[in-house]
Amino acid sequence: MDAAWRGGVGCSPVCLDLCVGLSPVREPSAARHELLDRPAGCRGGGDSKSMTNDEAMILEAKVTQMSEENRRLTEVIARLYGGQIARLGLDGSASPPRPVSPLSGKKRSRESMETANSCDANSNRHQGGDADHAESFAADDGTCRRIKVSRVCRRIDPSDTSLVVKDGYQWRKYGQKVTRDNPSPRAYFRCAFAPSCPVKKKVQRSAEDSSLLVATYEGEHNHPHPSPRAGELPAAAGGAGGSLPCSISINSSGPTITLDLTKNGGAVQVVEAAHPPPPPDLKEVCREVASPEFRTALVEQMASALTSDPKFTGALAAAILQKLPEF
DNA sequence: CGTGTTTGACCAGCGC
DNA sequence: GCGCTGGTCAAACACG
Ligand SMILES: [Zn+2]
Repeated sequence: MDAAWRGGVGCSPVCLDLCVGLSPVREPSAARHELLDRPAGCRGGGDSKSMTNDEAMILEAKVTQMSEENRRLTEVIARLYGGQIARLGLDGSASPPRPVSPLSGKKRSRESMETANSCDANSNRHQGGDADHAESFAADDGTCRRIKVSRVCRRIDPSDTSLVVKDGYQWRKYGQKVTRDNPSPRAYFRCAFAPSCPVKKKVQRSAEDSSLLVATYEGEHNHPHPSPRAGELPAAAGGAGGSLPCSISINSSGPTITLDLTKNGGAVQVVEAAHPPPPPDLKEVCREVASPEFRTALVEQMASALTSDPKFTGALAAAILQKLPEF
């Protein structure tokens, strides 16, 4: 099941960023700017100031390449999100109104199932727990019931000590604990609709990156998204990106892109009452992902993530020094 | 005064 | 059996 989410991508979501405007052959971002920055009138063809055939060919090639990139991006996102929808559907249809709380007593076995199911996320956890978004389903022993377990990372202000991940839902904190492998405390939250809603979440800063908040969700909400507040939109974690529900982080296991599909824009949420569960429009998501704004934000966030990664900057410095023997 | 948060105590599973 | 650990409970507290 997790294979569909991660392994199925073949080269993992990392492929995504490798395909995004970082082609060593050409400069898609430059091409993009060329296209974007040029006033609409200049694109019409009537203005052929100095547009030679060669230029046209080059531009065309660039456009083709961009289209190809867009297509791949869209495919990846659709595949990722498609799997999610499939599972949501599966759960939504099969799960009883109350997914039940197997928590009393059976916790260990449940957790061992979780780790077995999400080996990727697990390995990430062992290396610092920076998987931006991982999901797994823990089966309650005996029954075929499944508990959705997902992990989401958010970048926050390191000075922000409140372990709050704004996701639109209302949470009630019921505990906080300092864990062994992480100096920062872990906060335990229950859905404000408990006990009718069994969802819980654990929030803890990443041991390696204190500006990274790792939220682990257990279970699924069995109620509509509660009164979303427009002022609390999940600001794209990387800082750049505005309304784009995307964050990027890099860890020892490689860069990961999170498209936070549990988030909705304020405008969409008015309609949301008619569609209780959070999943936004797939087409909308794909369109947004393929949009120049998204790509710009993506590149910016990748650059930001890269430059904030000491390993990368170190390696970069070493590479530069190699090219400059006189230094 | 009602509601939500904080925090120490308690419990259960696991390894030795 | 004992100690360690993660998870939960509930009394105390803070805040509106
Ligand atoms: Zn809920």
